[in-house]
Amino acid sequence: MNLNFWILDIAHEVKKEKPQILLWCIDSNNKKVLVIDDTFLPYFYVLPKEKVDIKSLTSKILALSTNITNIELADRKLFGKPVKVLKITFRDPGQAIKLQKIISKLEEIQECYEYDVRYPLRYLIDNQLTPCGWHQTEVEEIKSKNYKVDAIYQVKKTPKPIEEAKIPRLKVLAFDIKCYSKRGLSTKTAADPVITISTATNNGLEKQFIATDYNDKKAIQGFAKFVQEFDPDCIVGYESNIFDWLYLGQRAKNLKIKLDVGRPGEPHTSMYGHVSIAGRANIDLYDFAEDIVDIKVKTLENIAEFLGTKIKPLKVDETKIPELWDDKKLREKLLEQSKNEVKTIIEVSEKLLPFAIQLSNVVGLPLDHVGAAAMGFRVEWYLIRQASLEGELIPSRFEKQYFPYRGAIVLAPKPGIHENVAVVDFSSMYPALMIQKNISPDTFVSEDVGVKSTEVNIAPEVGYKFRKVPDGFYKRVLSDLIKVRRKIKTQLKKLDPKSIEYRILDARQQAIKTTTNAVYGYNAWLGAKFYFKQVGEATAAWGRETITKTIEVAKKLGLQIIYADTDSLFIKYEKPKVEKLIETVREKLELEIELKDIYERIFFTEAKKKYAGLLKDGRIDITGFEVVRGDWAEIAREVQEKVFEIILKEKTPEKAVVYVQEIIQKMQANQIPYEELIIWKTLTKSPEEYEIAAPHVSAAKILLKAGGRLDAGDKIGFVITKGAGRLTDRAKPYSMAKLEDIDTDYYVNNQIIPPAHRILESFGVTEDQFKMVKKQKTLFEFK
DNA sequence: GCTTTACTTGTACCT
DNA sequence: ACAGGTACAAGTAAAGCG
Repeated sequence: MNLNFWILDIAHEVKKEKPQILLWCIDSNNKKVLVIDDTFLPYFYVLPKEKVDIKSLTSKILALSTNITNIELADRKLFGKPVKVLKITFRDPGQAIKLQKIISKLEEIQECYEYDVRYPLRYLIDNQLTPCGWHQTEVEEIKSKNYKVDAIYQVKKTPKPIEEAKIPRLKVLAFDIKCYSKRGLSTKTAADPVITISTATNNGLEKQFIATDYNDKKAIQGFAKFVQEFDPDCIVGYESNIFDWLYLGQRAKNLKIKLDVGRPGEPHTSMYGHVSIAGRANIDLYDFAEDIVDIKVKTLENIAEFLGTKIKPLKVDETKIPELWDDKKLREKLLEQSKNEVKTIIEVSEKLLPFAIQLSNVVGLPLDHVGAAAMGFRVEWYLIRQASLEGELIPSRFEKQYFPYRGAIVLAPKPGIHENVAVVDFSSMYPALMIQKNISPDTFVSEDVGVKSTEVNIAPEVGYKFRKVPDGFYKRVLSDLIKVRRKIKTQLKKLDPKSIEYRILDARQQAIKTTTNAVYGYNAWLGAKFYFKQVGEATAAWGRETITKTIEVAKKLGLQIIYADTDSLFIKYEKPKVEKLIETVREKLELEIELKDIYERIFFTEAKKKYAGLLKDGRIDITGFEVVRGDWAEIAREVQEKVFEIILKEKTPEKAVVYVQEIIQKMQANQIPYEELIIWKTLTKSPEEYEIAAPHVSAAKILLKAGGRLDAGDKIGFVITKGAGRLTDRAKPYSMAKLEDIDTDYYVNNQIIPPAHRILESFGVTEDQFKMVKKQKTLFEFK
């Protein structure tokens, strides 16, 4: 029979020494099915040294392991150059690395390739199957009680992808645990009980599994049973990969119970630190929240607020949990909070899952992996897939020395207020240049190779040469990505922005955009398999040339340049001249440049990468300043924002000064809410590792001492309290201080005044003026 | 011995 | 764990001062 199926998850098993691919799928009738293919064997490539006798090498390798089933000569390419390699096919996917190590030791071997491409992903790539995509093949139903699905099929033919944009109806379950702990939680020992496991589903079910006082055995068992009953396709949580699953797993181990939540199977940590659950896509929404740069402190509450969920989560103070639990009257409150939290997680998942699904499908990483994989790995998997299809050998990852190179140009802005300013910028400048100049590892011509200058593009400043023909790897990949995205954008125009189709396609074009834009950076990343520094250097050099030429054109047209950064240009807006500029650039540089914004009024200090502008619609757009920085107290940001508003909308610096004075007075009178005084800073390593003393580090150390759970990457919220000595010694975790403890002088002098003064100093305001009490109406003169 | 300056470390931002 | 370019705070060591 023929089966259409959508791939949710992929795994493999070895049965009686025979590996088989397990595709966990949803069919067109929304049945959960398992599709098994046992015809595919793992393999990798071996590049022999020159002049090595292939026949004798083959028998030599064959003798090394009984695991090897076949060795054959294969034609592949290495940076575009054809090479003959040996394809080593073997039985046990788990032996790949070990096998590679043995073979590498042979003196006839130059190098081994692709031994680190995991077996299930290898299967997907070789057969052009995509996670979160539809496929079709001929299958035969088989009976087995080993898997919890509606049907199990054995493939008769290798599956093929089919065009179908629809996403099956997925059953989603959100969960969250709360633990009883007075001294901090360790996911390694999990000494304290889980007091509640809350769940909510995307079809409105809500269930809580509550410990009987301090015994969580039944709660955990109940939860696992419920997961099996509800049988979700996706399990979502918030920080669930780094906490909830690990803690539950450890509790289950301690209690000697099974945490069977898969189809079937227990959760286990896998690639990129994600927790894998057989047959389901386990997704930690925190991974996707991390990519939202507008949210500075990535709590669930902040994410929910940003995404505009209906339910407003009640903040749970983790340190208060034991108190609430110990008092049976207060337990209800805790349970209510937890229930609220999972309902929020479900709502957040509704907003984030469409993007996750599209990202998975675009880059080719399984849905449960893709969020946990950093940007570099997402791009890499996309490139691996494309390169493999073209017969290109995937370079191995190896350690490289850091070698910084010159990047983009940033002009010093013209400080002050400017009226009527246009911003023009290049659309995807680096990808466009890589395509135009055919910049790629396989088109690179090394110095010792003689070529006619007409055959190559030569990068300015750095002098690297790239062949004009044939099209390089990056040109092919990037043109394809851009073409597909353009097609989606045209389709989008015909759709209702509220429709499901629109949301799916829009999420898809976003996924393509981020991938496209990250290719340049990926290539120059030390960890990249495809690392090729000349490509990055040359692209940046051509970028500098491009913006420089554009500035020249603008100047020749008589346009006044106010600021420029990398691929954007701020100019005094004169419609005909700007139109001419865009046209000239299009013709002469053959690059797309567009009018992005027109500011009615825009303000610059002397600093680069900072400006605040008033748009035609009345919106104020602030870039780079403290307002948009997460490491300033809210009061500081609020004051600066208000100052910008007064300056840009009313053009009355004196009014701004009065406003700042008022805030300072409030601050001194302890009238600013405590929450607005919290400063958040990221801990980039564990506190002991710091070389220097810093406020957020000392606050973190206090938290740790009190039994807090802290990891590198955590945001520390602290306040500066009264007293003598360094700030560092007066920084306290915000949960351990009160408004009365606050050092108001610090907040006035170090938080409120500097950001306000940075703006107002260009109007002649001095720092002292902020602290003057309102004695007379005019404190100073303006021109 | 105190203040000023120069430098280092650390964080977050921009394109 | 995508790149380089940039601003700025806080701590600290060195330099300047009398």
